[in-house]
Amino acid sequence: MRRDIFQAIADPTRRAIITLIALQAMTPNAIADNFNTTRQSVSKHLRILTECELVKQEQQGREIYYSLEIQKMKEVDKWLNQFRKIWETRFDQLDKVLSTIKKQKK
Amino acid sequence: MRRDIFQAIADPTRRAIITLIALQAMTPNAIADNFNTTRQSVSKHLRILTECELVKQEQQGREIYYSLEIQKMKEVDKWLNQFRKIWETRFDQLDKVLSTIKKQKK
DNA sequence: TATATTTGCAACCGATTGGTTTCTTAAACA
DNA sequence: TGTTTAAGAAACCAATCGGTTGCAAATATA
Repeated sequence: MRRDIFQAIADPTRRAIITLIALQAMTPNAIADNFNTTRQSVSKHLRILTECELVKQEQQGREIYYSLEIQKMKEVDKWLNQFRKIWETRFDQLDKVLSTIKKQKK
Repeated sequence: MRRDIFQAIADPTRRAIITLIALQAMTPNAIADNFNTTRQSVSKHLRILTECELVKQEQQGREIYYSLEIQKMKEVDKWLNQFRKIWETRFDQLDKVLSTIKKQKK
């Protein structure tokens, strides 16, 4: 099964998990408390997130703390870069149009 | 069927289509020429992209030109913002560690 | 007008998805 | 030691996905 980060963030529950553990590591049980779903389903989501290296585990006794591999998120940012250039240019163009209208009003 | 942009960009073919039409509008036939798939399957992808308003159509005779709604891409960027703050902070911390090591070497 | 071209839509298919239930393993604790 | 708790793995299920084939509608062209 080929997993990538785009597939990982496609699911809304997974996006919520990512946000949840972005700032502090959490156990599967603690994560599951935040959703209307079973612990096992959260466990499955964590497996997918682990498979595409978006998440890292730290065992502590019988508990496992999951935290976000924040650097991995940059891959999405990197992909967005190609479009960022375009939408900034488009914004510049809109800016020009607006200032032209302003000038005409004078 | 609830569609959102994250589901739209989960598929690699759709991401390629998005990149392809980011700079210039194209017809479904022209788009399909770039992939090892049927025109109908590209048509399906375009329908999904249209449903979540990532793409706009412009009819020209019997041809339909599809182009990217670049502004919509900002939604992904917006979602990334919460993490950007974190990874920039982490980078600052790494920066501090590195400069500390530098000082110790002196 | 008859024919060719461009496109979307519906029906179908195998694979995958997200979820549940059940079971097992391992650690903590009485 | 026996019990409780935390977690992953396996088996199953309905729904969805991405793809194909076949067809219909609309426009262009001879």
